[in-house]
Amino acid sequence: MRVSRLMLVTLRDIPADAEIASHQLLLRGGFVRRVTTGIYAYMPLMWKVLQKITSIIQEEMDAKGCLQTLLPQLQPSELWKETGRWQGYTAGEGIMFHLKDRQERELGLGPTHEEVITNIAGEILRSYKQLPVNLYQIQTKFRDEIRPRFGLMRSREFIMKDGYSFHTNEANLKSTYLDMDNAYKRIFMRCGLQTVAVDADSGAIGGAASQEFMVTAESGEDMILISTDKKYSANQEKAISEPIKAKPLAKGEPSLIETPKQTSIDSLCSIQGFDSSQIVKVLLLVAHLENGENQPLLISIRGDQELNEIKLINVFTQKTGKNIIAINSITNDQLSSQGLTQIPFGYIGPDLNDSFLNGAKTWNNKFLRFADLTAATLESFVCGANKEGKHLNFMTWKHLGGLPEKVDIRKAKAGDSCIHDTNQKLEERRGIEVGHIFQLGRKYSKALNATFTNQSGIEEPFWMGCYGIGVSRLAQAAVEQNHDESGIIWPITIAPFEVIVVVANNKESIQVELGEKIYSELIANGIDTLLDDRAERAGVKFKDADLIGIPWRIVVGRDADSGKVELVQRSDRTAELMNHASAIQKLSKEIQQAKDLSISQPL
RNA sequence: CGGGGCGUGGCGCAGUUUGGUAGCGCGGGUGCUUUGGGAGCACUAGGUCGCAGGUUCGAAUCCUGUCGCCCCGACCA
Repeated sequence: MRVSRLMLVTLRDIPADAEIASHQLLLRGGFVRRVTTGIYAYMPLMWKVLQKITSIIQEEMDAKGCLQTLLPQLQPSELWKETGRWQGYTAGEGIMFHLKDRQERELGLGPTHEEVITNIAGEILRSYKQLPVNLYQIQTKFRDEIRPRFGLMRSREFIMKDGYSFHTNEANLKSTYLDMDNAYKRIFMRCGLQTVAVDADSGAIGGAASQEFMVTAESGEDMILISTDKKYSANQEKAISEPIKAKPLAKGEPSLIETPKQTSIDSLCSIQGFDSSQIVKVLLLVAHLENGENQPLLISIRGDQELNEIKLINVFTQKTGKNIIAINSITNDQLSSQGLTQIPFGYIGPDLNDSFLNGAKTWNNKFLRFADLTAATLESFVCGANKEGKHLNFMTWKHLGGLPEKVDIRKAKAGDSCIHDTNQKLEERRGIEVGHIFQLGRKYSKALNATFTNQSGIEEPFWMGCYGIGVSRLAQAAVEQNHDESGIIWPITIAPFEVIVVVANNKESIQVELGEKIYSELIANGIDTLLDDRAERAGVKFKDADLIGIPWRIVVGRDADSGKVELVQRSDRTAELMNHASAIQKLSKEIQQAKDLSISQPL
């Protein structure tokens, strides 16, 4: 390709609405154009990158015997109602774009494809003899994100590879899951990305085990925790740990203490001389359920710990069998609108009486009470007295009328000891989630009645797995991990072009001729080459080549009359003056080696 | 959804406080010079100042409404 024909428009100024480096560089290099919030056009250079990523994914999927398909983006609400996800995905802060057609039929724009694929699989796969099957597609997905941001990182329309596997039993699912784990590691490595695999919450997709693949980067939206020995790594949403030990409270009889205006853990500690681990704090929340109920929650947790809302939601669903759409903390405004009396926030104790909720308009009138293990295991502690300006000292669960249900709903954090080895500490990193694999189990096959006949002639639902890669997000994550002050440094395997031939002065016919010759020879050697033939000054071409991040550059300039060119590597700027034939030879060799390495490298 | 900020040629911005009918840099076009790290000079095209009302002799500027975009937050009071 010739740069003069490439529709390349680069920007010198940083676009005002881009925050992180990768987003700025993709805009400046003309890779993407924003069409509206969270919706982008992929320009030709970007499309080439996406195609290269796609090919790598296809090669690795095909190597594992997967089958590629293309499923519809528009999906009928009926299927989603069968799995019970229509409500959750459309109501409240649901992320599914949905609409009605001219016949008033409800349709959703697919944010994911479990329903469609399971339904089809259920119709086609009748016998255990047809299993296992592993299907995938590379498709545009739609999610009406609460807050789209950072360009392709969290957009509302994006490209995703999603795969779904069907099995006769759990063991077979697990073996495919390991296969996919392996394939995913190869894919990310071949794309030139450094990733960490972490234990993850399976969220709205559901299912048992799940693992995320994170590109480590400062701008990542996820917090991940990694043990010092690297044996344990998890998304903070999921992470478990051994909390630091509480400082024991001195012995004493339960007593009321005056704590005027000490409504926060901090002020209570600094004025009364307590350690935050000696306090039980109480959070008042209300869970909005899929079935329309509003369930008030009273959560007790140790003062130095934080609530992990994801864990809470999971515990809730597990204990009640009901699904939560949203959880909010309770405010005095909400109490008023429920027709309830105000309560002294900052002084709430774990024994706040259910009678407090009597007469609530739309809330259930009984608290669901949970105590995090950190609070539950305290022998003696300080807590609110449910009276303005008063706390209770030397309190025990017995004095409070008993212990609520003990659960782990605490946020693990950096500095905590690990469960697998208490000598190991957790460290914090930020990550960009580029892949996620799940053992779904039989959730969807049961809901959609997708069954096969087993060896004994009995019908049973499939065991399923599901495997996703954010293709467009991965492309931007690659930029986030590979750039410098001058621009992008694409890993060669996914670079839009492998080499750019820059003719320094296109008025010098010797340079032009040599440039053209090298250009055609590189193409003949199967190298993806760009020729900068524009009537621009050399400086402009160098700046653009750096910005768009082509890994290799051949400069045809002042030494062209002696057949010499400069071979420059984008990543470290190393330059070498050499005969043009040797440059071509060296490039062919280097590029082939880089590709071979990415394919053959052991994990 | 809550809070904050911003909408002025393709891009980045000034002008708004104190109303007088729009300006700078980059980019585009033409010509001359220049030619290895975003060139210089000259000429030139391009904006009903997001949109709709209102106030006023007069509105980018003041008022009201509306739309769009960006950032932060949506758990410890």
